[in-house]
Amino acid sequence: MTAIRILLVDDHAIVREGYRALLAKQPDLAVIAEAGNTVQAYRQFKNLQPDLVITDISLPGGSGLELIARIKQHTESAAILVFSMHQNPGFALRALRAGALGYVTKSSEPEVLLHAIRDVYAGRHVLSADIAQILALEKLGGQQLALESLTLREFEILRLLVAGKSHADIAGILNISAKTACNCHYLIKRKLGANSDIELTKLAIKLHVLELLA
Amino acid sequence: MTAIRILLVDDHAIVREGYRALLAKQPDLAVIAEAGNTVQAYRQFKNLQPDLVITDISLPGGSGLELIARIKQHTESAAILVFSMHQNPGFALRALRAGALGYVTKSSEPEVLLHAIRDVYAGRHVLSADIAQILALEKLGGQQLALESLTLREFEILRLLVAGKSHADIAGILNISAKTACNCHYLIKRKLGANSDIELTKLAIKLHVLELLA
DNA sequence: GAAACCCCGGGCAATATGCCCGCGATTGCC
DNA sequence: GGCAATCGCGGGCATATTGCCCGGGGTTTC
Repeated sequence: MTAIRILLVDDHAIVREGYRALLAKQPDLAVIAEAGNTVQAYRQFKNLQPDLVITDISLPGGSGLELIARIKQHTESAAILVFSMHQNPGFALRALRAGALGYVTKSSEPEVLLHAIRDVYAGRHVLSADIAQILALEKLGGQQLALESLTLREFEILRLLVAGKSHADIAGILNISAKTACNCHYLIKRKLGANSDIELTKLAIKLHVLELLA
Repeated sequence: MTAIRILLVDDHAIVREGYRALLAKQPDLAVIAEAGNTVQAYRQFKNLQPDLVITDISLPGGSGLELIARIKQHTESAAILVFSMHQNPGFALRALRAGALGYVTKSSEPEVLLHAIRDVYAGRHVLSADIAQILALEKLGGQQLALESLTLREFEILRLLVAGKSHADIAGILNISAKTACNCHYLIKRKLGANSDIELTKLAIKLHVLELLA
């Protein structure tokens, strides 16, 4: 049996070092190349046609998601495993949607990674347990849809809220009672699944309701 | 000459693997122990009295900052090098203030890390170039000052808050009462001049306490 | 005209908050 | 040593805010 030929992509040298050390112990796995950014990575992929690509999400020179898409576009059958430190399920979803077969967080044990490599090579989907759990908890359909479930008024109030206005301010601006603004605030949080104003704010930013500049 | 005896602290097994692989090539450096959380780390430190500790900031079982403080309290002369993925200069500042001698980001080249290890062992301060630059720029920008008025504990709680934790969650994580977390929350808002959690969250993002994905 | 939405706000109990206090442990400074 | 300052911790308490449900009046749509 020939070893699985692997291309490593990660911008942290220390992490690549870790991969090499770990994978060197596996006779059926062979690291044939490494890359620290997307440009290098894509070039290596085209030249070497590895059996499997392990990549991080955050990479200099463009996101890992883009890299995945480009690779899949070039070789539809490419096996890609994402190994990221992000526990954010949004990344996982997007990575899988972009064409990755697996997504494993860096806090996973080495054995999990090794399993994932072999699973992905065999064409099976892999999702680390922590992410799976978070995803499962997140409502079906995701938040983008939730935003659309807001009524116009609610959306308006959300904007004012995240702009820093108090209920009283909003009451004044919209000529309604502060209690209405408060109720609306509550409904918005419920619809978006935010447990606190902090979560609400982060959501608002992620959903591009609020642009943070300056 | 005897080798520098090093204690590695990082919650990612793959990163520890990387360290070991990298440091094994250096005859003057010897990894004598590893830890994946603060409790383990502190115990190892007490038992082994290593010459140098390399640690991450985000660790399960309490922050790396606390670990640094505890270690310094136990052994004033301990040499501690922080090797973190956070480019946030707030972390660097706080780590140095807590007693670390060096702060290097994980995106640094291995040689930088090796140099840092030897510098810190020799009692010299080390700050990676990228952090130094950001720090310098922020000094000019102001505002960062308010953040610095936060105590270590407050900063820690702020991080947890903006990560979406409730007072009860924080109480559990830090082993304090929810009321204390609540009081701290209040003090943080007052110190930073935030009138609401929404403003607090936006501030946290602007001050790079909280990183939002793009 | 009925059903299904909005938007508006009252009501009320449960919680959280703002704010102040004091305790014990450090730390620093004379 | 001793005194002041600071920090982390949390109790107390009045007040404000919240979660949650309600109903009414106004539309649109079938």
